[in-house]
Amino acid sequence: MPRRPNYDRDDLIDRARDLFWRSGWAGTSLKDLEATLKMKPGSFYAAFGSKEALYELALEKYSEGSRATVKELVDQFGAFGALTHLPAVVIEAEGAPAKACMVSKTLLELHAQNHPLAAKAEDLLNMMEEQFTGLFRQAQADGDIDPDLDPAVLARRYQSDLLGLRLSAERSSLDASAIAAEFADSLGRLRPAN
Amino acid sequence: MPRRPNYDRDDLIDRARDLFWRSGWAGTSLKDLEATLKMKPGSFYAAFGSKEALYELALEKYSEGSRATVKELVDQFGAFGALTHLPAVVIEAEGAPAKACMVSKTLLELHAQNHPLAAKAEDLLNMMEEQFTGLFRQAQADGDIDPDLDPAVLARRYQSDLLGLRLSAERSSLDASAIAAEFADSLGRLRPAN
DNA sequence: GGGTTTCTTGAGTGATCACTCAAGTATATA
DNA sequence: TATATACTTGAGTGATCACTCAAGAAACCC
Repeated sequence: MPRRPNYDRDDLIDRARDLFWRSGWAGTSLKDLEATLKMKPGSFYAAFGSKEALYELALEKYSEGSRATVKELVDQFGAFGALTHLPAVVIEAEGAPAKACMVSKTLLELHAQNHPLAAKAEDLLNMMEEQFTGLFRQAQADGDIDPDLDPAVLARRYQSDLLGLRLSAERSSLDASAIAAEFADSLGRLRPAN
Repeated sequence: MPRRPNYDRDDLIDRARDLFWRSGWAGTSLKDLEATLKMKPGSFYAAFGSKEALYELALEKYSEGSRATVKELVDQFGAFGALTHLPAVVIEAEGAPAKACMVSKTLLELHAQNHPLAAKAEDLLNMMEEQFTGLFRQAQADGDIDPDLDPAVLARRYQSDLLGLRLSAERSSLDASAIAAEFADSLGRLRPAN
Protein backbone atom coordinates (compact mmCIF):
# COMPACT_ATOMS: atom_id res chain seq x y z
CA MET A 1 0.00 0.00 0.00
CA PRO A 2 2.56 2.63 0.92
CA ARG A 3 4.69 4.74 -1.30
CA ARG A 4 8.45 4.15 -1.06
CA PRO A 5 10.87 7.03 -0.50
CA ASN A 6 12.83 7.94 -3.61
CA TYR A 7 16.12 8.38 -1.80
CA ASP A 8 18.82 6.13 -0.34
CA ARG A 9 18.85 6.99 3.35
CA ASP A 10 22.40 5.71 3.81
CA ASP A 11 23.64 7.88 0.99
CA LEU A 12 21.87 10.92 2.46
CA ILE A 13 23.61 10.39 5.78
CA ASP A 14 26.95 10.11 3.98
CA ARG A 15 26.40 13.42 2.26
CA ALA A 16 25.20 15.07 5.47
CA ARG A 17 28.27 13.73 7.26
CA ASP A 18 30.60 15.30 4.71
CA LEU A 19 28.79 18.61 4.90
CA PHE A 20 28.75 18.69 8.71
CA TRP A 21 32.36 17.49 8.84
CA ARG A 22 33.49 20.37 6.65
CA SER A 23 31.26 23.15 7.91
CA GLY A 24 30.52 22.21 11.49
CA TRP A 25 27.26 22.40 13.40
CA ALA A 26 26.47 26.12 13.30
CA GLY A 27 28.17 26.51 9.94
CA THR A 28 25.66 24.17 8.30
CA SER A 29 22.19 25.61 7.78
CA LEU A 30 19.08 23.75 6.80
CA LYS A 31 19.22 25.51 3.47
CA ASP A 32 22.67 23.95 2.96
CA LEU A 33 21.33 20.53 3.88
CA GLU A 34 18.30 20.91 1.60
CA ALA A 35 20.61 21.77 -1.29
CA THR A 36 23.08 18.95 -0.61
CA LEU A 37 20.46 16.29 0.06
CA LYS A 38 18.06 17.64 -2.58
CA MET A 39 15.23 17.46 -0.09
CA LYS A 40 12.49 19.92 0.79
CA PRO A 41 11.97 20.76 4.48
CA GLY A 42 8.95 18.49 4.77
CA SER A 43 10.79 15.42 3.50
CA PHE A 44 13.81 16.24 5.58
CA TYR A 45 11.88 16.40 8.84
CA ALA A 46 9.82 13.34 7.97
CA ALA A 47 13.04 11.41 7.36
CA PHE A 48 15.28 12.61 10.18
CA GLY A 49 13.23 14.56 12.70
CA SER A 50 15.69 17.38 13.26
CA LYS A 51 19.04 18.80 12.27
CA GLU A 52 20.46 17.50 15.54
CA ALA A 53 19.21 13.95 14.97
CA LEU A 54 20.81 13.86 11.53
CA TYR A 55 24.06 15.26 12.91
CA GLU A 56 24.14 12.47 15.45
CA LEU A 57 23.63 9.86 12.72
CA ALA A 58 26.37 11.52 10.67
CA LEU A 59 28.74 11.62 13.61
CA GLU A 60 28.18 7.95 14.38
CA LYS A 61 28.77 7.07 10.76
CA TYR A 62 31.95 9.11 10.73
CA SER A 63 33.18 7.28 13.80
CA GLU A 64 32.30 3.88 12.36
CA GLY A 65 34.14 4.73 9.16
CA SER A 66 37.11 5.89 11.13
CA ARG A 67 37.34 2.67 13.09
CA ALA A 68 36.83 0.65 9.90
CA THR A 69 39.79 2.41 8.29
CA VAL A 70 41.96 1.46 11.23
CA LYS A 71 40.81 -2.15 10.99
CA GLU A 72 41.72 -2.26 7.31
CA LEU A 73 45.19 -1.00 8.15
CA VAL A 74 45.52 -3.71 10.79
CA ASP A 75 44.59 -6.37 8.24
CA GLN A 76 47.15 -4.98 5.84
CA PHE A 77 50.04 -4.06 8.12
CA GLY A 78 49.33 -5.61 11.51
CA ALA A 79 48.70 -3.68 14.72
CA PHE A 80 52.02 -1.84 14.91
CA GLY A 81 51.99 -1.16 11.18
CA ALA A 82 48.50 0.29 11.45
CA LEU A 83 49.66 2.67 14.17
CA THR A 84 52.59 3.87 12.10
CA HIS A 85 50.64 4.16 8.86
CA LEU A 86 47.53 5.86 10.24
CA PRO A 87 48.94 9.38 10.64
CA ALA A 88 49.91 9.65 6.97
CA VAL A 89 46.73 7.92 5.78
CA VAL A 90 44.51 10.28 7.68
CA ILE A 91 46.37 13.38 6.53
CA GLU A 92 46.64 12.42 2.89
CA ALA A 93 43.11 11.11 2.43
CA GLU A 94 41.98 12.46 -0.94
CA GLY A 95 38.53 13.95 -1.20
CA ALA A 96 37.96 14.12 2.54
CA PRO A 97 35.86 17.13 3.54
CA ALA A 98 38.46 18.20 6.09
CA LYS A 99 41.77 17.09 7.52
CA ALA A 100 40.70 17.51 11.14
CA CYS A 101 38.69 14.85 12.92
CA MET A 102 34.94 15.51 12.82
CA VAL A 103 34.47 14.22 16.36
CA SER A 104 37.07 16.57 17.81
CA LYS A 105 35.64 19.48 15.82
CA THR A 106 32.23 18.71 17.29
CA LEU A 107 33.64 18.59 20.80
CA LEU A 108 35.44 21.90 20.42
CA GLU A 109 32.47 23.68 18.91
CA LEU A 110 29.77 22.45 21.28
CA HIS A 111 31.46 21.58 24.57
CA ALA A 112 30.98 25.06 26.07
CA GLN A 113 27.26 25.00 25.36
CA ASN A 114 26.83 21.65 27.11
CA HIS A 115 25.27 20.46 23.90
CA PRO A 116 24.22 16.78 23.79
CA LEU A 117 26.29 16.34 20.64
CA ALA A 118 29.42 17.28 22.59
CA ALA A 119 28.69 14.49 25.07
CA LYS A 120 28.18 12.16 22.12
CA ALA A 121 31.53 13.26 20.72
CA GLU A 122 33.19 12.45 24.04
CA ASP A 123 31.73 8.96 23.97
CA LEU A 124 33.00 8.39 20.46
CA LEU A 125 36.48 9.67 21.32
CA ASN A 126 36.52 7.18 24.19
CA MET A 127 35.57 4.38 21.80
CA MET A 128 38.32 5.37 19.39
CA GLU A 129 40.79 5.53 22.26
CA GLU A 130 39.82 2.00 23.27
CA GLN A 131 40.52 0.81 19.75
CA PHE A 132 44.00 2.32 19.97
CA THR A 133 44.53 0.69 23.35
CA GLY A 134 43.69 -2.65 21.75
CA LEU A 135 46.16 -1.97 18.96
CA PHE A 136 48.99 -1.18 21.37
CA ARG A 137 48.15 -4.29 23.35
CA GLN A 138 48.24 -6.37 20.17
CA ALA A 139 51.51 -4.74 19.12
CA GLN A 140 52.98 -5.79 22.46
CA ALA A 141 51.77 -9.34 21.92
CA ASP A 142 53.41 -9.23 18.49
CA GLY A 143 56.69 -8.21 20.11
CA ASP A 144 56.69 -4.82 18.37
CA ILE A 145 56.32 -2.72 21.51
CA ASP A 146 58.02 -2.88 24.90
CA PRO A 147 55.76 -5.05 27.11
CA ASP A 148 56.53 -2.90 30.16
CA LEU A 149 54.64 0.09 28.73
CA ASP A 150 50.96 0.63 29.54
CA PRO A 151 48.85 0.30 26.38
CA ALA A 152 46.14 2.62 27.74
CA VAL A 153 48.71 5.34 28.44
CA LEU A 154 50.26 4.89 25.02
CA ALA A 155 46.84 5.08 23.38
CA ARG A 156 45.88 8.33 25.10
CA ARG A 157 49.11 9.96 24.05
CA TYR A 158 48.83 8.56 20.54
CA GLN A 159 45.29 9.84 20.09
CA SER A 160 46.18 13.24 21.47
CA ASP A 161 49.10 13.61 19.06
CA LEU A 162 47.01 12.31 16.18
CA LEU A 163 44.28 14.87 16.85
CA GLY A 164 46.94 17.56 17.03
CA LEU A 165 48.38 16.43 13.72
CA ARG A 166 44.98 16.50 12.06
CA LEU A 167 44.22 19.92 13.50
CA SER A 168 47.59 21.18 12.24
CA ALA A 169 46.86 19.75 8.81
CA GLU A 170 44.09 22.33 8.44
CA ARG A 171 46.79 24.99 8.23
CA SER A 172 47.45 25.74 4.59
CA SER A 173 50.95 27.04 5.25
CA LEU A 174 52.11 23.88 6.99
CA ASP A 175 53.45 20.61 5.59
CA ALA A 176 51.56 18.17 7.77
CA SER A 177 52.89 15.05 6.08
CA ALA A 178 56.34 15.87 7.42
CA ILE A 179 54.95 15.92 10.95
CA ALA A 180 53.08 12.71 10.22
CA ALA A 181 56.32 11.03 9.15
CA GLU A 182 58.10 12.12 12.32
CA PHE A 183 55.15 11.01 14.39
CA ALA A 184 55.24 7.55 12.83
CA ASP A 185 58.99 7.47 13.21
CA SER A 186 58.84 8.26 16.92
CA LEU A 187 56.74 5.15 17.52
CA GLY A 188 59.93 3.22 16.82
CA ARG A 189 61.17 4.35 20.23
CA LEU A 190 58.53 2.16 21.81
CA ARG A 191 60.10 -1.04 20.49
CA PRO A 192 61.36 -3.60 23.00
CA ALA A 193 64.86 -3.03 24.39
CA ASN A 194 66.60 -6.19 23.12
CA MET B 1 34.43 69.32 24.41
CA PRO B 2 33.60 65.64 24.02
CA ARG B 3 32.10 63.24 26.48
CA ARG B 4 34.39 60.41 27.58
CA PRO B 5 33.32 56.77 27.36
CA ASN B 6 32.48 55.25 30.71
CA TYR B 7 34.19 51.94 30.02
CA ASP B 8 37.74 50.60 29.89
CA ARG B 9 38.22 49.45 26.32
CA ASP B 10 41.03 47.09 27.23
CA ASP B 11 38.91 45.41 29.86
CA LEU B 12 36.04 45.03 27.40
CA ILE B 13 38.33 43.26 24.94
CA ASP B 14 39.51 40.95 27.72
CA ARG B 15 35.97 39.98 28.55
CA ALA B 16 35.06 39.55 24.90
CA ARG B 17 38.14 37.36 24.41
CA ASP B 18 37.10 35.06 27.24
CA LEU B 19 33.57 34.81 25.90
CA PHE B 20 34.68 34.11 22.33
CA TRP B 21 37.35 31.72 23.56
CA ARG B 22 34.79 29.66 25.42
CA SER B 23 31.85 29.84 23.05
CA GLY B 24 33.43 30.32 19.65
CA TRP B 25 32.36 32.58 16.80
CA ALA B 26 28.87 31.32 16.00
CA GLY B 27 28.28 30.30 19.61
CA THR B 28 28.56 33.89 20.75
CA SER B 29 25.62 36.13 19.89
CA LEU B 30 25.44 39.87 20.16
CA LYS B 31 22.99 39.42 23.01
CA ASP B 32 25.71 37.45 24.83
CA LEU B 33 28.23 40.19 24.17
CA GLU B 34 25.82 42.92 25.29
CA ALA B 35 25.26 41.07 28.55
CA THR B 36 28.94 40.37 29.20
CA LEU B 37 30.17 43.81 28.22
CA LYS B 38 27.13 45.59 29.68
CA MET B 39 26.77 47.60 26.51
CA LYS B 40 23.74 48.43 24.40
CA PRO B 41 23.97 47.74 20.64
CA GLY B 42 24.56 51.39 19.81
CA SER B 43 27.57 51.70 22.11
CA PHE B 44 28.92 48.37 20.99
CA TYR B 45 28.92 49.32 17.33
CA ALA B 46 30.25 52.80 18.04
CA ALA B 47 33.13 51.24 19.97
CA PHE B 48 34.06 48.24 17.82
CA GLY B 49 32.28 48.49 14.48
CA SER B 50 31.24 44.87 14.22
CA LYS B 51 31.28 41.50 15.95
CA GLU B 52 34.03 40.42 13.57
CA ALA B 53 36.23 43.43 14.37
CA LEU B 54 35.96 42.74 18.09
CA TYR B 55 36.72 39.06 17.56
CA GLU B 56 39.87 40.01 15.73
CA LEU B 57 40.95 42.28 18.58
CA ALA B 58 40.17 39.49 21.06
CA LEU B 59 42.09 36.93 19.03
CA GLU B 60 45.13 39.17 18.79
CA LYS B 61 45.00 39.79 22.52
CA TYR B 62 44.76 36.07 23.16
CA SER B 63 47.80 35.46 21.01
CA GLU B 64 49.78 38.22 22.70
CA GLY B 65 48.90 36.82 26.10
CA SER B 66 49.89 33.36 24.97
CA ARG B 67 53.30 34.51 23.80
CA ALA B 68 53.77 36.56 26.98
CA THR B 69 53.15 33.45 29.09
CA VAL B 70 55.85 31.62 27.19
CA LYS B 71 58.27 34.48 27.69
CA GLU B 72 57.63 34.43 31.44
CA LEU B 73 58.40 30.73 31.50
CA VAL B 74 61.63 31.39 29.63
CA ASP B 75 62.65 34.01 32.20
CA GLN B 76 61.89 31.58 34.98
CA PHE B 77 63.15 28.26 33.59
CA GLY B 78 65.17 29.07 30.49
CA ALA B 79 64.27 28.02 26.95
CA PHE B 80 64.31 24.25 27.47
CA GLY B 81 62.56 24.60 30.84
CA ALA B 82 59.84 26.71 29.23
CA LEU B 83 59.26 24.01 26.61
CA THR B 84 58.92 21.30 29.26
CA HIS B 85 56.77 23.37 31.62
CA LEU B 86 54.40 24.84 29.06
CA PRO B 87 52.21 21.75 28.49
CA ALA B 88 51.28 21.48 32.17
CA VAL B 89 50.93 25.24 32.59
CA VAL B 90 48.53 25.51 29.71
CA ILE B 91 46.40 22.57 30.82
CA GLU B 92 46.21 23.48 34.46
CA ALA B 93 45.55 27.21 34.03
CA GLU B 94 42.87 28.03 36.57
CA GLY B 95 39.97 30.17 35.48
CA ALA B 96 40.75 29.92 31.80
CA PRO B 97 37.59 29.92 29.67
CA ALA B 98 38.69 26.74 27.91
CA LYS B 99 41.56 24.29 27.79
CA ALA B 100 41.84 24.33 24.01
CA CYS B 101 43.71 27.08 22.20
CA MET B 102 41.42 29.88 21.01
CA VAL B 103 43.39 30.31 17.79
CA SER B 104 43.06 26.65 16.83
CA LYS B 105 39.36 26.70 17.72
CA THR B 106 38.94 29.68 15.40
CA LEU B 107 40.77 27.93 12.60
CA LEU B 108 38.70 24.76 12.92
CA GLU B 109 35.39 26.59 13.07
CA LEU B 110 35.93 29.06 10.26
CA HIS B 111 38.44 27.51 7.86
CA ALA B 112 35.80 25.83 5.70
CA GLN B 113 33.93 29.10 5.21
CA ASN B 114 37.09 30.88 4.03
CA HIS B 115 36.37 33.38 6.76
CA PRO B 116 38.94 36.20 7.20
CA LEU B 117 39.25 35.26 10.87
CA ALA B 118 40.49 31.82 9.85
CA ALA B 119 43.26 33.43 7.81
CA LYS B 120 44.05 35.60 10.82
CA ALA B 121 44.23 32.48 12.98
CA GLU B 122 46.68 30.92 10.53
CA ASP B 123 48.91 33.98 10.78
CA LEU B 124 48.86 33.83 14.56
CA LEU B 125 49.65 30.10 14.60
CA ASN B 126 52.64 30.86 12.38
CA MET B 127 53.80 33.53 14.83
CA MET B 128 53.49 31.15 17.76
CA GLU B 129 55.36 28.48 15.81
CA GLU B 130 58.17 30.94 15.20
CA GLN B 131 58.38 31.62 18.91
CA PHE B 132 58.78 27.89 19.52
CA THR B 133 61.44 27.70 16.83
CA GLY B 134 63.33 30.42 18.65
CA LEU B 135 63.03 28.48 21.90
CA PHE B 136 64.40 25.29 20.39
CA ARG B 137 67.24 27.25 18.82
CA GLN B 138 68.02 28.82 22.18
CA ALA B 139 67.81 25.43 23.90
CA GLN B 140 70.39 24.14 21.44
CA ALA B 141 72.65 27.11 22.19
CA ASP B 142 72.22 26.29 25.89
CA GLY B 143 73.36 22.73 25.22
CA ASP B 144 69.99 21.26 26.23
CA ILE B 145 69.06 19.91 22.81
CA ASP B 146 71.00 17.98 20.19
CA PRO B 147 72.49 20.60 17.82
CA ASP B 148 71.99 18.31 14.82
CA LEU B 149 68.21 18.59 15.06
CA ASP B 150 66.34 21.23 13.05
CA PRO B 151 64.67 23.73 15.40
CA ALA B 152 61.94 24.55 12.87
CA VAL B 153 61.04 20.87 12.53
CA LEU B 154 61.06 20.41 16.29
CA ALA B 155 58.83 23.47 16.73
CA ARG B 156 56.23 22.26 14.23
CA ARG B 157 55.99 18.92 15.94
CA TYR B 158 55.95 20.50 19.37
CA GLN B 159 53.14 22.87 18.47
CA SER B 160 51.13 20.12 16.82
CA ASP B 161 51.38 17.92 19.91
CA LEU B 162 50.62 20.86 22.21
CA LEU B 163 47.45 21.69 20.26
CA GLY B 164 46.47 18.03 20.46
CA LEU B 165 47.03 18.00 24.19
CA ARG B 166 44.92 21.11 24.67
CA LEU B 167 42.17 19.71 22.47
CA SER B 168 42.23 16.47 24.47
CA ALA B 169 42.04 18.44 27.70
CA GLU B 170 38.52 19.47 26.72
CA ARG B 171 37.46 15.87 27.30
CA SER B 172 36.02 15.58 30.76
CA SER B 173 36.72 11.86 31.01
CA LEU B 174 40.41 12.22 30.31
CA ASP B 175 43.30 13.06 32.61
CA ALA B 176 45.18 15.52 30.42
CA SER B 177 47.85 16.33 32.97
CA ALA B 178 49.15 12.78 32.66
CA ILE B 179 49.57 13.28 28.92
CA ALA B 180 51.18 16.65 29.60
CA ALA B 181 53.72 15.00 31.90
CA GLU B 182 54.60 12.38 29.29
CA PHE B 183 54.83 15.06 26.63
CA ALA B 184 57.28 17.06 28.76
CA ASP B 185 59.18 13.89 29.57
CA SER B 186 59.58 12.93 25.93
CA LEU B 187 61.41 16.19 25.26
CA GLY B 188 64.26 14.67 27.28
CA ARG B 189 64.94 12.42 24.27
CA LEU B 190 66.06 15.48 22.34
CA ARG B 191 69.02 16.08 24.64
CA PRO B 192 72.53 15.89 23.13
CA ALA B 193 74.05 12.44 22.84
CA ASN B 194 77.12 12.80 25.08
C1' DG C 1 -8.62 0.86 -11.70
C1' DG C 2 -10.15 2.15 -6.89
C1' DG C 3 -8.58 2.94 -2.41
C1' DT C 4 -5.15 3.39 0.96
C1' DT C 5 -0.95 4.93 2.64
C1' DT C 6 3.08 7.25 2.48
C1' DC C 7 6.14 10.62 0.57
C1' DT C 8 6.88 15.24 -1.49
C1' DT C 9 6.06 19.94 -2.01
C1' DG C 10 6.76 24.80 -0.67
C1' DA C 11 4.70 28.63 1.42
C1' DG C 12 4.70 30.10 5.94
C1' DT C 13 5.71 30.04 11.37
C1' DG C 14 7.80 32.69 15.29
C1' DA C 15 12.35 33.34 16.98
C1' DT C 16 16.69 35.03 16.67
C1' DC C 17 20.49 36.92 13.93
C1' DA C 18 23.81 41.03 13.34
C1' DC C 19 23.14 45.61 12.98
C1' DT C 20 21.08 50.78 12.59
C1' DC C 21 19.72 55.25 13.97
C1' DA C 22 17.25 59.05 15.92
C1' DA C 23 16.67 60.88 20.31
C1' DG C 24 18.37 61.74 24.88
C1' DT C 25 22.26 62.49 28.13
C1' DA C 26 26.65 63.57 30.03
C1' DT C 27 31.10 65.95 29.76
C1' DA C 28 34.38 68.91 28.13
C1' DT C 29 35.73 73.72 26.46
C1' DA C 30 34.89 78.61 26.09
C1' DT D 1 26.77 78.86 32.30
C1' DA D 2 26.14 78.19 27.27
C1' DT D 3 27.39 75.31 23.64
C1' DA D 4 29.62 71.85 21.17
C1' DT D 5 30.81 67.11 21.00
C1' DA D 6 30.72 62.83 22.00
C1' DC D 7 28.62 58.66 24.16
C1' DT D 8 24.33 55.97 25.54
C1' DT D 9 19.94 54.28 24.90
C1' DG D 10 16.61 50.88 23.05
C1' DA D 11 13.12 50.24 19.74
C1' DG D 12 13.31 48.66 15.29
C1' DT D 13 15.55 46.91 10.55
C1' DG D 14 15.50 43.08 7.08
C1' DA D 15 17.56 38.64 6.82
C1' DT D 16 18.03 34.18 8.14
C1' DC D 17 17.34 30.56 11.57
C1' DA D 18 15.22 25.72 12.41
C1' DC D 19 11.00 23.94 11.73
C1' DT D 20 5.60 23.00 10.52
C1' DC D 21 1.73 21.55 7.96
C1' DA D 22 -1.95 21.25 4.65
C1' DA D 23 -2.39 19.84 0.12
C1' DG D 24 -1.04 17.19 -3.86
C1' DA D 25 1.52 13.27 -6.08
C1' DA D 26 3.10 8.63 -6.38
C1' DA D 27 3.33 3.75 -5.35
C1' DC D 28 1.49 -0.25 -3.41
C1' DC D 29 -2.59 -3.96 -2.64
C1' DC D 30 -6.87 -5.72 -4.02
